[in-house]
Amino acid sequence: MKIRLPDDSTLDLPDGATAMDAAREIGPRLAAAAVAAAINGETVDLSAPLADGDEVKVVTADSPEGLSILRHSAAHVLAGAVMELYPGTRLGIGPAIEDGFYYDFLLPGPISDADLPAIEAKMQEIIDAAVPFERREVSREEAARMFTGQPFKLELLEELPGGEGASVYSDGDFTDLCRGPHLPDTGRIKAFKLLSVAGAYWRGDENNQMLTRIYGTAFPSRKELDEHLERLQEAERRDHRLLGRQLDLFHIDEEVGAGLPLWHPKGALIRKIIEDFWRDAHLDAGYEMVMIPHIASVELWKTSGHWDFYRENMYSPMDIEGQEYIVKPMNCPGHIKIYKSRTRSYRELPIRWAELGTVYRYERSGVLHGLLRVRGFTQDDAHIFCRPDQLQDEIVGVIEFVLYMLKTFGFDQYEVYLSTRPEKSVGSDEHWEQATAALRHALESVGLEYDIDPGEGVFYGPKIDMKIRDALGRAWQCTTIQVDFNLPERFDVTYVGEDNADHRPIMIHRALLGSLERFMGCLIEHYAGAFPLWLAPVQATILPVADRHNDYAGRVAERLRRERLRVSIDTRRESVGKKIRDAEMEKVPYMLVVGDREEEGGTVSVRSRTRGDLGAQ
RNA sequence: GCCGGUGUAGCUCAGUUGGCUAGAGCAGCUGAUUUGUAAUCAGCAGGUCACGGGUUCGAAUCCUGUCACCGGCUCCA
Repeated sequence: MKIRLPDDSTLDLPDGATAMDAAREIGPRLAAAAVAAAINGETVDLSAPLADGDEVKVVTADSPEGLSILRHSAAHVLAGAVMELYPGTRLGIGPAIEDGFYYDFLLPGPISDADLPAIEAKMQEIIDAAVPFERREVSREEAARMFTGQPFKLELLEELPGGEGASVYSDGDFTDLCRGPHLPDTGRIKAFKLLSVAGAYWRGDENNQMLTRIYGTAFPSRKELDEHLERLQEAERRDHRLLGRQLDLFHIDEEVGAGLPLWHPKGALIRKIIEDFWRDAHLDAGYEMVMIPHIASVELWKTSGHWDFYRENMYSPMDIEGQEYIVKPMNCPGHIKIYKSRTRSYRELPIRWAELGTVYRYERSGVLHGLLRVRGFTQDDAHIFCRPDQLQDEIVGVIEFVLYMLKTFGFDQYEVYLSTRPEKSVGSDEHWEQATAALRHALESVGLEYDIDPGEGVFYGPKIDMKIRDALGRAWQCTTIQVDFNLPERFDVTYVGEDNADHRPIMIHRALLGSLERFMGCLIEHYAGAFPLWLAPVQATILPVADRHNDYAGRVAERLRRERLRVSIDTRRESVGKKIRDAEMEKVPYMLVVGDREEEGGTVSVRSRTRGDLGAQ
């Protein structure tokens, strides 16, 4: 028979040949690297038989697809090891994920990270034995018999589509219900590591039983695994919670409360720099600033619908002279009230009102995380009130604006998602279609690539979410742009049109950085605490060599401060080496050493954080 | 909230099967040193061992409740 290869050549093979035979025929190195094959676009095991005319591609572990097969097989090996070590374990599922794999188990007893080495050792035994993965097609009844005592597997079996049978994979004594494909044998797993153990609800539903999840990762080579582990360590070193303490930027105090960060002078200064830039940029972009109080009568939240739809995220009302007030979880109702303070004409639209609005939301204790998930935070919020015919241009404007903002902070890689109508939602089909189309056309006119997140919109309208990728390639959700027909309706927001009749404006809710807390946490990790000059709380520190240079150092500082530079002087009676070390630890961009030579010549010796000693200047 | 883990000085960590006055480095203070590109030396001070209850002759150590934090799940800016 003849098969076709990706480069359009054909290969002659004897009848009954498998994908593995094809790989061997092409070359022994390919055969050694092969993990699976794609036959006519469908990924299958290397042991799959070929038919005349098939288009065959050999999948290696270098490809994203091959890597995920490698990891999926590693998950099976993990499950096999756990079944041996902990008899009576019930199996959940064990997929490959972005950076590795996991497997969920219902174990007879609790385990911890300390148990991972023993499991790894057992896995290594299975790998060393190079047991083949064998696929079998079985009827449902047979599969049900095989998985007696495995309630989760039986549940999955029930839900398999159609009347088809099931496929099972065995490596040695371990058999799992699985679609496949898998590696030819366990010996192909060259480098793996178990990383952590965690709880996870069966099928991700918190009403279900909590299972034990073991995370791990696997790579085609030891070198790639080591590089990945090194990346994980680098991420740990960059952890904003650690750097926040080391650089004296912020802390979260137990007695103040969980999820309520306190900004120290240097952190507050960085935040001030960001806020100044943000306000100026917004004024330049045609926004106006507004300000609203932090609490409002419960009546406001009833009108807005938050009392009904958002109460689980809101703090309990406080009693003020018999009236109930609520700490705001969102800024929009306040901005709407400003809009409604007088009659608005169509000539005024679009109105763009921005505020660094602090909000408080109840977050369950287990989800709090440094600055990235807190209970009190400041959104870089704005609401745009516009006519329907202005909607698309306004969205384009917001997208272009956010790209400019993020670029300024050093982010130029994004993932963009368009979230469409969820099942529980309000408003007419027409409105939803109009708004979704406006978002889509706006994205296309700016030329941004995006994915659709079906049904992930907010109940009142569709939205665009953006994730930025940081220096380590990690994605952070910051930007959100939401179209809203609902609140204008609820608050009866209107403008007088050309026809002298009342019309309903559309609202756009948007936060570009998301919240200052999360964004700053992200910035800290992106820059590993070494902020670029414009954001550095101290841009230069002057290091007098000895006491007698302090006066000169003071004159230099004064001169630089007149140029609006943020300068400090280290007058401690310490060695220059010590002062440099401390400035390096604080990640100050420039160190200016002044001694006899500099004082005499009216210069400073510049040392750059990144480039070292630059000599006298 | 749920599962597992952790909580000792401002920070990073020791502290044996329950047993002497709970230790070290860094940071801080005092003194000496006047220093030239990543740590000068010495001394001093610093602790309700997260908090509450219990077991015990005796608890940092064992049990228990609460809180916080860490890794995840669910949720989210």
